[in-house]
Amino acid sequence: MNPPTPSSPTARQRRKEARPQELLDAALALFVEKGFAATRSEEVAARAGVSKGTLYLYYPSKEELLKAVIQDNLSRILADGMNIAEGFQGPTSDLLATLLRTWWEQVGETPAGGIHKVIMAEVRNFPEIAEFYQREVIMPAHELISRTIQRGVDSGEFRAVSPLEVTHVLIAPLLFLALHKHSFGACPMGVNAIEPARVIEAQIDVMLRGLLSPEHPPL
Amino acid sequence: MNPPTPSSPTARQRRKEARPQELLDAALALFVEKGFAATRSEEVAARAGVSKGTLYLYYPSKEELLKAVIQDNLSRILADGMNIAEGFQGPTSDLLATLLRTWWEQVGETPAGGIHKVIMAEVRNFPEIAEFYQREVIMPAHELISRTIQRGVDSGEFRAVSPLEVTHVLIAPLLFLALHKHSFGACPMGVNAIEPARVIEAQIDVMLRGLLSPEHPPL
Amino acid sequence: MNPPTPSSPTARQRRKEARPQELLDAALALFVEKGFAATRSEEVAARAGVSKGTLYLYYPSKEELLKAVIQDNLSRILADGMNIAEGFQGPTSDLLATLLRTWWEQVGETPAGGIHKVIMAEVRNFPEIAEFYQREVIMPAHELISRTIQRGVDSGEFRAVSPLEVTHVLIAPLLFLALHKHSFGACPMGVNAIEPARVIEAQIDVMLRGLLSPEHPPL
Amino acid sequence: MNPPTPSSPTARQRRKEARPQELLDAALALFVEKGFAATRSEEVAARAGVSKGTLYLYYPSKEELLKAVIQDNLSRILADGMNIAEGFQGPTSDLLATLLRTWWEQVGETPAGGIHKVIMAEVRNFPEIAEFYQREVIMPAHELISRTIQRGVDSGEFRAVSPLEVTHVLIAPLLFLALHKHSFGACPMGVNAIEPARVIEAQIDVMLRGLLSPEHPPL
DNA sequence: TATGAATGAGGATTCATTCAT
DNA sequence: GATGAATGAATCCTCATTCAT
Repeated sequence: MNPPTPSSPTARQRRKEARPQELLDAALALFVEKGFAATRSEEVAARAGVSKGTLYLYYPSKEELLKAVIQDNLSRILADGMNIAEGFQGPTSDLLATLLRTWWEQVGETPAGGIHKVIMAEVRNFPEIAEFYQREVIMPAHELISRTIQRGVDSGEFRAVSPLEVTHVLIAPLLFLALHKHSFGACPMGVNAIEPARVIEAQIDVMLRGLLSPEHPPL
Repeated sequence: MNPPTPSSPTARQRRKEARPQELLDAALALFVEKGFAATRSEEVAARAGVSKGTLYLYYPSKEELLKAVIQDNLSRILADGMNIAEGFQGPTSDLLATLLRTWWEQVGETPAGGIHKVIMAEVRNFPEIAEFYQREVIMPAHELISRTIQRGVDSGEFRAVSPLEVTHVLIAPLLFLALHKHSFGACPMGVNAIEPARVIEAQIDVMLRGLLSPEHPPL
Repeated sequence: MNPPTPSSPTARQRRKEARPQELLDAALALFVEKGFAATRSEEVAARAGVSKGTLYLYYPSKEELLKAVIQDNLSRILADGMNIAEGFQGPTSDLLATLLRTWWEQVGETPAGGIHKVIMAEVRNFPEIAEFYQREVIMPAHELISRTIQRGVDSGEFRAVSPLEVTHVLIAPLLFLALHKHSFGACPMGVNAIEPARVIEAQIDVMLRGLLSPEHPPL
Repeated sequence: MNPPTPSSPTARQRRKEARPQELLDAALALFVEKGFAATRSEEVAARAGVSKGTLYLYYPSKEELLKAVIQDNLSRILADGMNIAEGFQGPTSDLLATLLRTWWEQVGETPAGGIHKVIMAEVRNFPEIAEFYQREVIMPAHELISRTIQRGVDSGEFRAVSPLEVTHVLIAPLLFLALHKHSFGACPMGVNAIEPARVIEAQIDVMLRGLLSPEHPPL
């Protein structure tokens, strides 16, 4: 019998505010599962519990929806990485290990981890998205890792490696793990299942040893 | 009025026998470049120099064409992997380095290197492909690397690492390089260009150091 | 806290009463500019300063809105036509010249001048509109001009022309001018710009000379 | 039992060659009847006896189809007018009368006469078409009439009128007749039916008299 | 009344596939 | 076999209309 007070948003209002995120989540899940091209806009709408038309009320085209999905999931990724590196105290190998482990927890294990697969598959058909992803995700991430490696080299903790190439070597296994999880990993095959946590630990173990200077006390 | 003798096939016959491979090559190139969904069958036919109708004479549907492309490239990939390992003499780190470098030259740099991207993008829409790629390519490749690592551990050259996980860590950067080459690498962006050869050398440098036992004389 | 007195209608009430006309004006402007099919109902509402829903409070469908627009403008057109002819004294050629000039000023140059374009474009999709435009506008207008011509013939001022056909010849250029103004005339092309006033004067000059009897002293 | 000889095109070939014209005719009829926006591409195809897809085999979009319709009907219009004026001997009033009568027979009475209505209704939504029609149809037609009037003025047959404005006055009734024929004229009303031939004769009669110089012997 | 979020039928366009030649 | 004209299901997107607030 209580009419909604002005301060308590009605069900409709609540839905309206939640719509964009619901649509982004639905789109992310479907794009990752079926690929961008193979996902029909109506499916996205249906998964978000609305009709086709409603989707277009919030995003003017499927391509813009993809961009919004990227941006939505991006802000988290970047912010997390920056925060960790910012003012970290202790050995660089610890920072690097923490960055890798955290990325996996915050991105690799969440649906956002599937975005790279989607982009990789479509990037040549959507130059604008390529440019956007490159600028907003890839470059900042590389910068972060590169600088961290340089820090280790500067402090004498690491050998005098080339930060640029080593960055690729460090990032690749993680990204690959994420790609795998959303492609082969999502197929019901049981065999050869990758256990990401163990792979990451192996990577940290091998790579940090490979980076440390000989004079440096072993881990 | 001279009928072609059976021993000298006419140009037409030679063409006819070459057709399937020409179609598979055209399809591979286009699927890698634009993705499966975004590639029109007419484009495939045109690139193979035949008409739309002819394509359907050889493959009953675009989906079957995709499967044939994958199967076709599977054999190449497999053969390459096997040839390399066959009866290698010398330290395991040399074998491992050779395996990685050779894979990149023989597969990564050829059109076959793009097939992984296509498969990754489409496995979830074609479960049977997942199954046979897993069985025919991934498993044998892992076996090869795993056994090599084990050999290094057994001989005391490597630390007592877990071959299974380290295999992933070693393979990932190479496969990732191949994925990158056919996605972002093919976009005209200039910045952040990866130089595969240098990344591979960095990987070999860091990883082998990380694998070698402390007692082992440094490289 | 002062409730509005009944004698002084609030702004809202005034607005409310003005609504239908505001909507009709907005619709006329847009229908003339973009055509019926290409005009979205939301645009009409926006131009009238209300929301989409409000439009449907006053008119049950876009089609009904079109009918209302036409009916609304019919009365204006009609009234104008009648006022002009009322009790004119002097030579028929002066009356005719005045009728033509005044029609252009009162109708051709006002938004109502665009209605003919809309009707012309849509009559075949709305037969009932054809019927009442014919009955309410075309017929009275023809009657007026026809009778005027007949008056000139009867008085010996004009040659013994057929009023029916000459009426068409007299009306066509004016209506055509109005059609042009809202179609090509509204396109930014600069070239071939028509100057209505000069065309009308040329028409009056040529036509009246063509109508006058030889015995009649030249203008 | 007779297989088609190579020199006699097969039914299929004959159809293929006839397709574009069949589609243009169907499109013209429907655009004139219902308007461009209100005509569905599928209707055009159906009227030409083909499927939706086939239409797009010949014209890449509905807008391009409209352009093709204009161009197809244009060539006739312009060619006819030019041929008549070219090397005409005799009084200018005869030439003018012939031009007007011929235009009505060749254009006004054919489906092509409806094009102006379609263009007029849509011109503000398709600037490219406006420009095209202006350049290809309107300008040449005006030029033709203008020059003819000037010829009459130069020879002393006509009074010293302004060719530009008089051109409008001469063209308007014809064009208006065509507009009428495809709008009100196509609605089943019986009443007030215009008889174009008689209107044209009245126009020629009135206008030429209005143009002739006083010194000139009456027609 | 007035609003504007939501709907879903409708329309333009694409493209895998068929089949007469 | 080979061709390419024809098809029509599928898909993106629009917009008239409804209705809960």
